[in-house]
Amino acid sequence: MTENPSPRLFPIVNADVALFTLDDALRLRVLLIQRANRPDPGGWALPGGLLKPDRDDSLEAAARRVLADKTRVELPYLEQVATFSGPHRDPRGWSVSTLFYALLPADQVPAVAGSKTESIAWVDPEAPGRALGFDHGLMLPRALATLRAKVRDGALPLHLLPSHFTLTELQKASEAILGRPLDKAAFRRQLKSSGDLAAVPDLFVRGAQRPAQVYERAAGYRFGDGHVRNDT
Amino acid sequence: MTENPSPRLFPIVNADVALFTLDDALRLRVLLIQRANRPDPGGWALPGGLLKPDRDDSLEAAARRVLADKTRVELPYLEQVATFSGPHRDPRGWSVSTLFYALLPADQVPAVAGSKTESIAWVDPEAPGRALGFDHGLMLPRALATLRAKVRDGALPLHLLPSHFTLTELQKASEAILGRPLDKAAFRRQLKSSGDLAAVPDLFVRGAQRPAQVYERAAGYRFGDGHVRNDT
DNA sequence: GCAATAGTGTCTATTAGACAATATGGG
DNA sequence: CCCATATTGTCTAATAGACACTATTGC
Repeated sequence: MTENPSPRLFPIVNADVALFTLDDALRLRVLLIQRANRPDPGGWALPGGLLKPDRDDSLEAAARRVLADKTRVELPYLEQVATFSGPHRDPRGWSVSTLFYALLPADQVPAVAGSKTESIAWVDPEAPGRALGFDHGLMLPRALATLRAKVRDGALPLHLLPSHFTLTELQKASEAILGRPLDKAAFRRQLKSSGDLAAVPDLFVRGAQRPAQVYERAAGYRFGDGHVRNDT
Repeated sequence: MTENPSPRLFPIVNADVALFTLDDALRLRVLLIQRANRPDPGGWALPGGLLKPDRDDSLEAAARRVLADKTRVELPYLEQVATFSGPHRDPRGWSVSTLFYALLPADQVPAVAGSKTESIAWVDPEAPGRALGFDHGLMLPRALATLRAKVRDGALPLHLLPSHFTLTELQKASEAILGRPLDKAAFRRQLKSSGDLAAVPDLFVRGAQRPAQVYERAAGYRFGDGHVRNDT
């Protein structure tokens, strides 16, 4: 059915990433790039790139490599959303693209910069304000929905914050992701009982008010997929 | 771009399916096949096959085609689980495999048959009793977990049943999937309020007891991913 | 009536949300 | 003291689970 002038025996395989972060006003933002190369030069899209079997050990590794081209910061939290496929979603031919979402701590946003040939933009994921190439207009809502589901399930948006934070900051981050206000008392109850947080003894943020306890991720913080991470 | 890519430069792309159903004793079962072809002939695995860009319009279509090779019945409910990838999971080289799970109504199980060269087996997904080839031993628990999460979220195992059924049958099917008993009253409360079911007027199953109301899927039954299906 | 399963009512423990009250700093 | 924000307490509505009760058939 697909009469492609340069037919491929194998589909194109690539990895795309919806990289989320918080801006100065603690609003949820997602990274778009303005493509420099074919196809669709000048068009806006989620960052992504072809899988390189000789360099990547997995699609997730490919996604991390693509992100590394944009930033030098430590690898963010990254999770698979879904895989998109079809003969027409990429003008080069039959393609398969696995979408990931990733979370970048807000204080590392400045490390993400455009290049001489590629501009970047941090946009509202619910209103990107640009037409996105390929089927990225479908991808972005899926990534956002997956992220929100994880936040509701208690997997935490800790990864959008620096390593140390207050409960109010964490609540603001959660509200930014979910797009709605949360109740302070209920939010704190749930976190306290989750065991995912640890208070840092004798560390407080001071201001013109009662000092706020500083927290960090607990040693055995459990990820959304159930696995435990013990490092940073 | 390379004109004639070898399989080493482009990853192998295929689709695998965990096809679930209920056996006579209403136990959850998953389909395994004994492979006839390379690689791993004679080994047990989930049904799957290479994507054929000239014949498939999507990975999901490829999964349905693979299933159609095993059975002639109507296409079952099918949903993506995740995509597995890496240089070593398939002996032929770097490969990408998108896993789906599917639900086959119990009354259509007889339509699934082995071929002269391929045996089939319906096994307990929690204890397949055989070593599975590739990384299918990792895939199966993921598929089961995804299925169970959907059942808990209220998306229903209706697709394991014939088009008409009683609430007790539906409860037994749910219990088989989740692997634990459910409370009758709570189960019925939740279904009644979900709006996913419609009682069939004046249709009852009779036996040596009070007749059971027959139900069918409601017109606007909502799938797990939120989309509405109005056909069968 | 009796057995067997369908279907309902009710109590309780848990939880999310609303909202009020208290705590503790800076000025 | 006053302000601002942190932190905690409490009330309530909604819900899931346990469990018992009633309903309706075949025999």
